[in-house]
Amino acid sequence: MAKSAELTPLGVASLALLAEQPMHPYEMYQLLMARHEDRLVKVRPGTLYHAVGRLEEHGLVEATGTEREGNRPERTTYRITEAGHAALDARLQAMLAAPVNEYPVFPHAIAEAHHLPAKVVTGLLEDRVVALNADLDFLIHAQEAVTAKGLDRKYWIDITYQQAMLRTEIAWIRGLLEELGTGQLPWDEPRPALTGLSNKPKESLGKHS
Amino acid sequence: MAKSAELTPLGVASLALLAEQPMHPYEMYQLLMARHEDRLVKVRPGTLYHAVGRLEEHGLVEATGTEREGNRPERTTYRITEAGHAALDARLQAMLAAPVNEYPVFPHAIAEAHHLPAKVVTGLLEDRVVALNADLDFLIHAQEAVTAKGLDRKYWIDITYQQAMLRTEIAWIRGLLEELGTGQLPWDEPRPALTGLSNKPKESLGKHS
DNA sequence: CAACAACTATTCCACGTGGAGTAATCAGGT
DNA sequence: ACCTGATTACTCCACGTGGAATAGTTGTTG
Repeated sequence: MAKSAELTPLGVASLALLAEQPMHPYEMYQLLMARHEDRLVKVRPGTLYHAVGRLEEHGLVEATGTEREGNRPERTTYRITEAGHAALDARLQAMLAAPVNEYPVFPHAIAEAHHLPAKVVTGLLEDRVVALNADLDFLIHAQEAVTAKGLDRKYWIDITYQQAMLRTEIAWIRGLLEELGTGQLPWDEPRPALTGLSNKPKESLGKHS
Repeated sequence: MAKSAELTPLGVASLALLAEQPMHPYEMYQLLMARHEDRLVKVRPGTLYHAVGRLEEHGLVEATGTEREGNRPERTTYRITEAGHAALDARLQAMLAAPVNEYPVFPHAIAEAHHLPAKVVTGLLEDRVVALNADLDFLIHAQEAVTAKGLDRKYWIDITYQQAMLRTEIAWIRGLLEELGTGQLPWDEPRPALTGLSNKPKESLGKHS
């Protein structure tokens, strides 16, 4: 059972699959792809085998046997254990309840954007808006497809979440572009020296993880 | 110069600092902390030294010398090179223009939330809303502090971005809670068999990275 | 003025990830 | 009947990260 070490995203996805049915790793891979879950979790064949191996080491899943078909490499089938069910539930609850800073790159990029001239920044942001709109269109089509199939809504609420977030990002960037265009947000002054240490200590408060 | 390998976030942050002034790694660490940049980039002392070492290997920075004070361990000061300036600009442009899927855990969590009973989910989401509101308050205070100091706005646009995203997430969760509360979004039916492979091939379109 | 905590400044190791590599088998065309 | 390319099913290695460990030095409190 080792010294814990938190369930990785792919670990959660694997456990969730095995909670439905026993499987061998490659079948998990196929299912994840067929369900387009690779839009939510990073799935790489190599990583998947490692992930399942780790689950086994921690006693969250166990091998039920290894059969082989023809001369193919043998496939090991796994099933979830009681401890596995418990770990999955616990991890899901934590993921839902506690927001964690995952350090997305875009905020960092705009925070450092002042290193570049305004003209360049506006061009790049226009490109981004185009790409984001394409993503949004894709999600809208996905929603149409899934409603058309009559699939129960609780299985795709994540699509509506991602749409909402995307729309907000697009709107925010459009606002910024507007302000840059009208010169309302000045850009071209040089950096004021080096906003250094030693001035304001300030409260070091609230940041999770 | 090696086989490229993309500039990591901490690499970007380090380069950006050295673009202002030559420094030794620990000074970078202090500056990043003093400016609260650890809210945008993951900063860990150990990782920072590795990051700077890699920058040096790639010729993006170079050591200007190693002085020591008293009996302290000696400090190596670095400065950015021409190649470093170029790499920084290129990376910043890519980060601004191209959205990439970074697989945040919350969408994954809500996509798997149907493994848990509705009662539990609502409780957890209420907790999350509380935490998100605390984060939002923090950002609002940060904005007040920084406007009060008269710091030029282009240095803190990321704060307004993060506020917008946070507000959207909170609003979306509140909407979901509403629907769960009124029973408008049904939850307690069992999973329909196993939405398996073999049905719809469908276009495998648009997903970046 | 002694003890102890916090800071300064860095090194080291274990772990997870991603990408490439391997090797067989099956499907489809010519 | 043969070649090509996709699919099945995994293994392996290099890299980046996080956390702990180290060790001297300055500041604080009783």
